[in-house]
Formats: sequence, structure tokens, C-alpha cells
Amino acid sequence: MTSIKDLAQHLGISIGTVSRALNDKLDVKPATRERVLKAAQELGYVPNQAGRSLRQGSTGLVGFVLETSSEGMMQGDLFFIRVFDGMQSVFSEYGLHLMVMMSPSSEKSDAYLEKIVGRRLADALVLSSTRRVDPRIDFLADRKIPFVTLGRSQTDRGQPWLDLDFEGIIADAVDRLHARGHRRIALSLPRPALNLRYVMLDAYREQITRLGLPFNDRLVIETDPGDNGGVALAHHIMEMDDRPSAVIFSDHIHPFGLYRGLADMGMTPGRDLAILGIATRLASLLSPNLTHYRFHLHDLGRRIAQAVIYGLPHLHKEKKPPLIRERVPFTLIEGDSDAEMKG
Amino acid sequence: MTSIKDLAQHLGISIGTVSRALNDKLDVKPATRERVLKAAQELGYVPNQAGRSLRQGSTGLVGFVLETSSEGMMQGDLFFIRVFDGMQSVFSEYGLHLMVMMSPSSEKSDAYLEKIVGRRLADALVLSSTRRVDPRIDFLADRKIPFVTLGRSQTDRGQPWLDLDFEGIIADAVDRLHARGHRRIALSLPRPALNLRYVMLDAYREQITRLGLPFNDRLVIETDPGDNGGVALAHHIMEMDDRPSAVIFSDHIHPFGLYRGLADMGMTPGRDLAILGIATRLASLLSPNLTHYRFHLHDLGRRIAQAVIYGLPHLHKEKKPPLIRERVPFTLIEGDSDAEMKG
DNA sequence: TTGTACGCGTTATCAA
DNA sequence: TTGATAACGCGTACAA
Repeated sequence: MTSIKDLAQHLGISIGTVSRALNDKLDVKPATRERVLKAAQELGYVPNQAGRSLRQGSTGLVGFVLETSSEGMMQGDLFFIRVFDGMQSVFSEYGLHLMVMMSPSSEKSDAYLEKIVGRRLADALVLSSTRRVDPRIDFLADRKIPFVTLGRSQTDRGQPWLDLDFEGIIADAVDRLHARGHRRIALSLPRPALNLRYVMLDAYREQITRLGLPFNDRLVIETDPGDNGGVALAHHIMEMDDRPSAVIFSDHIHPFGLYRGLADMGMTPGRDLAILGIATRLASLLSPNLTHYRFHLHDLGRRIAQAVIYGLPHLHKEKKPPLIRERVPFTLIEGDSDAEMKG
Repeated sequence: MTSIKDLAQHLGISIGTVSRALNDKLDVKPATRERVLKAAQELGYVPNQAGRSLRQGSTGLVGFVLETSSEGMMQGDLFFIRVFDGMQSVFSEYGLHLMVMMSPSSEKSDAYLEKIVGRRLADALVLSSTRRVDPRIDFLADRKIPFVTLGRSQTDRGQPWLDLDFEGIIADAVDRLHARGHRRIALSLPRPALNLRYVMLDAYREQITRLGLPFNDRLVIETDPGDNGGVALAHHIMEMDDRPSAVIFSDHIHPFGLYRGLADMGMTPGRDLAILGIATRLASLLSPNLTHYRFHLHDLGRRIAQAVIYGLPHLHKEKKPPLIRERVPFTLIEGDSDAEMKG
């Protein structure tokens, strides 16, 4: 592997000059610069990142910490790759690389983070599977590592965050079901810890109350993730004494289980139970068509990347970018799974 | 961030001794070692990777190059995260970290690789979306970068590879359909470039011939990836003059499109067309149940990681591991989508 | 058993 | 405009 020294020797000039030429410094003769660039091209020179990192104190890498065995809707595989793609598309403009790292289960995730951070592997981090109280946030803030969370948290250290607009979705979903005659509307939630649970519950309670409906916590149903969770949810609902006529879900795999669970009982989505919630492109595979809320994941990725840039001042171009803390908008895809209340 | 120098000063001993203590060298007094480890713990010392990499020439990172906009069955989102998880579980034993990097579309992927490799970001790489003739393989082999491919290639530089057992699947699928009375069996393939296309086609031709059936290239159908491809495939087949009674697919999303396409035409999988192929856990969401072949992705990931270790001699423990070049086994999940030929 | 000193590849400072 | 040199953090050969 050719180093800058080789390059300098090859050209018969000093290392310093070569470095300046390669880094577009002003004080280098155009002819020299050209010679250097040409030779670099020919010899396939690429600067060694370790040397560079050591000298500059930055690695050019942004780490996305993916928690493998996390619960919650983000568990989904479908979700991330599009987001990553969007992120990288922005990072490329800044010479940054996205580096996805697999963190172990949440108990060990703090130790993991300590390693990553201590070793200075990344200039900035993105956390996902944000928890309501999230020690990772304090950890990174204390160490002054720039970071962004995908998901909000009660642990607020002024960090940028992006999140799905759960409030908007819940409000829209409840309204929509209400307008179609539904009065007993169930809400499916992931198990505690994750912050989105609380966001959704609050939004649900608020909207139910606003519409003058009674809040009934038996209609708030904890559900395991995945299709099995969906099946269980279908059975649970159908076996309730005063069962709801509609359910709002947040795990994009749930509807598949719901459909199957209902089918097992000889029932049909939209006729026997209105179903509505957050899903992905995959939902288009369901029949009857699933009414659902979708996000533009590539855009979300781009937005996350911009939020990361905020924390890396040396990359700011003209003006300082704003602190991003926002919920990304959803799109409603109308289907037949939340038809008018029958009878 | 505390450096080794800080640590040494804090303890009133030399940097060299601290380093030796931390790296478990023999020639350091037990008492000193203990003092050092304790102080390191207290001050939260973690060695800076840039300094280490520069000195040792290795980064402790293994890069998985993910091609965002690749065609072929591997495009799938569902596929990778489990594989990554399996890989990391092995790497952890060796103090390695998996780093997933998003490569741009295949045209630019060589330049991208050049960057990664030149910057010495990773000690070893894993390539996916392997192409039949793949210049990336020559590139890495020429530079003596250890690497593993997920998927085989005609470009053979002696590298380890892992692949799905497409041959086994095709042979089993053709046999199975044949035993159920099917004689006109279609095969859906991804568009050229990717190597798996050729592997599947060869296996198909061989098995068809072995059973004494005529090979008919009109039964080999190029299909776009994703659910849309599946819908198109359903229509294509049903509009053929002498249409096949069965189809084997390789894109795990295809069956969703096939089911929908058939439904559009008032037809049912398993009754009007036998459907059988490679899928994932997601397939359990289809009704009627999809007969399909599945892989244990976590194990595949572990195996890939072991193949990577092969190329990193400094990590070999007792004995040198073997060169891994193998197809991973599949599991058949029996369903109702490939029922007996009717009539 | 410990300390000193060098060098990995790079960039930045300063002098020429 | 260029060259020499220091420094980033670390591991190790060699000297003590």
C-alpha cells in the first residue's frame, strides 16, 4: 500500500508539499499540485485513515447503533436499509461514511457504546430503539460525542432527534375510526421501556377524550412483536366481553398476524374488525387492502444525516445548520380494512 | 478522553509499562498490572483505535459491503439483519467489530471499494450481491485484502465463500413437483449479472433432464424483483399458450406478488398454479400456506464470520481454521401452495 | 521488572 | 512556494 512517503519519494519532493497538494491547500504551485495528483492517481494512493484520524482527531465515520434483539416496531428488518441508504446519500456530500454497528441486547449496550466511543471509532453516533429513560444519552452527552436519536426520550440533553409522527397518526386514526362510527377503539402497544409506547398512549388518551369517548384501559393492549403477536392480538380482542370494533397497531408486522388470526376464526378484516396502523410497503401484499400509515424512509434517512451534520461543526459549509428535532410526516394509504362500522 | 499518557502520569509510571500491563504481557509485575488495570477502569481508559491501528496495522473492524440498489434476491431487507447478528456473535469472541457499509450502485462500487481498502478502514471484507464476473474479487485479491464472498462467482481467486444451496433447492423442488404430477415446471430467475442466476439455471436444466422432461427455455422466465415482479410473473404465466402448472421462484418477495396476481385473475395458489421457492419467515403470513425453502440466517452469519477469521492469521487460536467454501443447507417448510396436479 | 525511544502515516507549524 | 520537524496515541525493541 503506497503511503504519502512513497509518493513524495517517487516525485522527489517533500512529504509536506505532497500533503498540501492533496488537501487543496492554497500555497502550492499549480504545476506541482497537478504532478502530485497525477502521481497519486497512478500509484493508487489513498490516505491511510488511521494516520489521518490520529492527526486530526476525527475518523470520517458515523456510527448507527443497531440493537439486534430489541423489541418494538423498529425491530423490523424492512425499516432500516432504506433509512441507511438515505443517510449515506447525504454523508457522501460531506466525505463521511455510514457505519452500521450491531450492538448486543440492551443490557450490554452501554458497555458496547463505551467501547465504540472510547476507541474513537466514530465522529458521531445515531441511536435507535430509544428508551423512555435512556442512559446511553447521558453517556454520550457527558462525553461530548455528537449524536442523534431516532426516537425521543425523557432523557433530554439537548440532542437532535427524529421520530415518526406517532401523535399525528394516532390522532388521525382515532378521528377516522370515529367518523366511521367506531366507538370502542383498541390500541395495541409494545411492551414498556421503549419511548414510543408512552407517546402513543398519551396521544391516544388525548384524542379519545377530545372526541368525548371514555378512556378505557382495557382497550390498551400490550402485544408481542411480530406476526405471532398479531395473531394473539386478534384472538385477545375477539374474546373480550365488550370487544372493540377497531384496533390501531404500531408494529408493521402485526397486520399479517391479525389477518391470519381473524381468518382462523372465520372473520374478515374491515368487516368484523377495523384495522388501521403503521406499516410499510409490505402491507400492499395484504388482502383486503390494509389502510395504513407509511413513512418515506429514504427521506427520513436524509433528515437524520442532516441532524448528524449539525453536531459536526468542522463540516458546516456556509452557515450553521439548525438543531433538528422533528417528527417526520406520514402518508395515509387508504384501504378496506377500516370500513364503516356495520349495522 | 484519557490517553495512555494520562494513565501513566496518573500512576507515576512509564507509558511502556502501562501498555504492557494492559496488553497482558508477561514481563510486568502482578502488583503493577493490577494497579494499572484498576486505574484504567477508574479513569475509563479505552485505547484509541487510530493510534493502535497505526502501530499494529490492523483496525479490528470487518466490513460488510452492502449494495443498496442491487437486484437479485439478496436485495431483501429481511435477509441481512439476522445474518449480521450471527456474524457479530462470532466476531465478539475475537475482539472484532462488524461494520456494515453502504456501497452505492454496482457501477460505482469499485471506486467505493478502493476508498475503503485504501484508507485501511477494515481488516477484512465481506462482499454480497456477487456477480458472475466480479472485478471486486480481483481487486481485493490483488491487494491481498482478506475477504469472503456471500455468493459464488466465476472470478475465483481462492477466496472463501458461502452461498445458499441453490442446487439443492432446485433439485428438491423439481423432484417434488414432478412427484406430484407436474410436468411443465417454470423457473423464475433474476436478471443477468448476478451469479445465482446461472447456478439456478444449470441446476434446473440438469434436474429436468435427469427426470426425462424436455428442457424448454420458454419456461425460464426473467422476473423483476419484489412484489411487482411477482404480479407480473403471475400474469405472464397465466397468459402463456401452453402454460406451466408450477413455478419455482427465488425472490422471497415474489410469492406475495404471485398470490396477488393470481387472486386478481380469480385463481388460487396450489390449485391453479403450484408455487414453490426460497422464502423467509415472512412467508408464514401467506394463505394458503406457502411451501418454501428457508435458511437459518443466524447460522449463516456465524459461518461467514468463521470464513473471515480464516483470512486473519493473527487471530488463529490453536490451529489454523480451514478454508470455507460451502453451500448452507435449507429447510423445507411444507405448505399447500404446491398441491398435487389437478385432474 | 521497568523506562526510553522510535516509528506507524498524516497534517500543521514554522523557517527558509 | 517549499522543506524540515513536531505531534497525534500506541506498542515494542532495547537498554537499564
